[in-house]
Amino acid sequence: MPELPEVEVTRRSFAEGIAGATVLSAALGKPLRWPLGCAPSHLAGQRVVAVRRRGKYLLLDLSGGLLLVHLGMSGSLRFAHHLPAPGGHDHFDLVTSQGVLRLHDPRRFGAVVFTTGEQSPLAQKLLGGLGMEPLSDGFSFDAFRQGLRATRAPIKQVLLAGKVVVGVGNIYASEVLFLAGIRPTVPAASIGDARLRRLHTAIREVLALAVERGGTTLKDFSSADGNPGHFQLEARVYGREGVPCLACGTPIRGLKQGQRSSYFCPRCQRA
DNA sequence: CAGTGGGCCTGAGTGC
DNA sequence: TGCACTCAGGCCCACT
Repeated sequence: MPELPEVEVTRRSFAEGIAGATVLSAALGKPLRWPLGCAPSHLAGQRVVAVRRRGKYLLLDLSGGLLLVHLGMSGSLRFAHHLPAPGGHDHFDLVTSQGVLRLHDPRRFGAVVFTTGEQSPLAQKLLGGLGMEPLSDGFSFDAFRQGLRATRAPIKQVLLAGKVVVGVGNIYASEVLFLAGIRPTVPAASIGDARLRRLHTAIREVLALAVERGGTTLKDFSSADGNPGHFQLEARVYGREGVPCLACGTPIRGLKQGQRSSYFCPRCQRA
């Protein structure tokens, strides 16, 4: 479900509320993608220092380690003083002195992992290979171009892989390529500077706007305080196969790249 | 080593 | 109404 904006909006919706809280207990439901990595009781007594984000991972800095949370395809978090008894798809509860943080995840591609810290082998395995943060100053045009020049793969797959830049999921990948006039199948290394600049700008602007709107193009997102996304960012190409392009009227085309669907306008995205 | 495809899991939607 | 099938917003890992 979540791409970078949804994860960031989720983070903002509970980071202040949980900061400074003491963990009272933790409870697991069905197995998630990976084991927690410690007994749930090990979390009790630890203080929640801060909540950060890296790519689509949420990083809860605890006084005794780091709790990594990933929402996978279908995960969502709620944070509230009182939550009802866990339902069938609620698979992790972190009960704190300031409220309960609950992971709801029907498909269970999500994960909650405790490690000793960001430098631990496990944290490095999960976070070490991640690319640049698209909303940070480090995401310069030059660094972006350098990253794309170093691969032979099609641009869509390079964006999704997250090794050059993180947070661009399957929907936003199609959208930013449309805005930049780039066909998803072209080799990343072959894109000229003019289009590359448009792509760099589109990534920053689209993601920043989505975060700012508290929302998303997604259908069923709500943040940890229960507020829904605003649906301000309607998809221009994603999911619109056969529908006339909003810019030129040409029917949008769909295709599969690496088991994932891509959409593009054959006229607006010629190269 | 870079690049590709399989698989994890459940629910919603479609076609017969 | 029921069944079989396809597809879905992510990402690790085995394989080529």
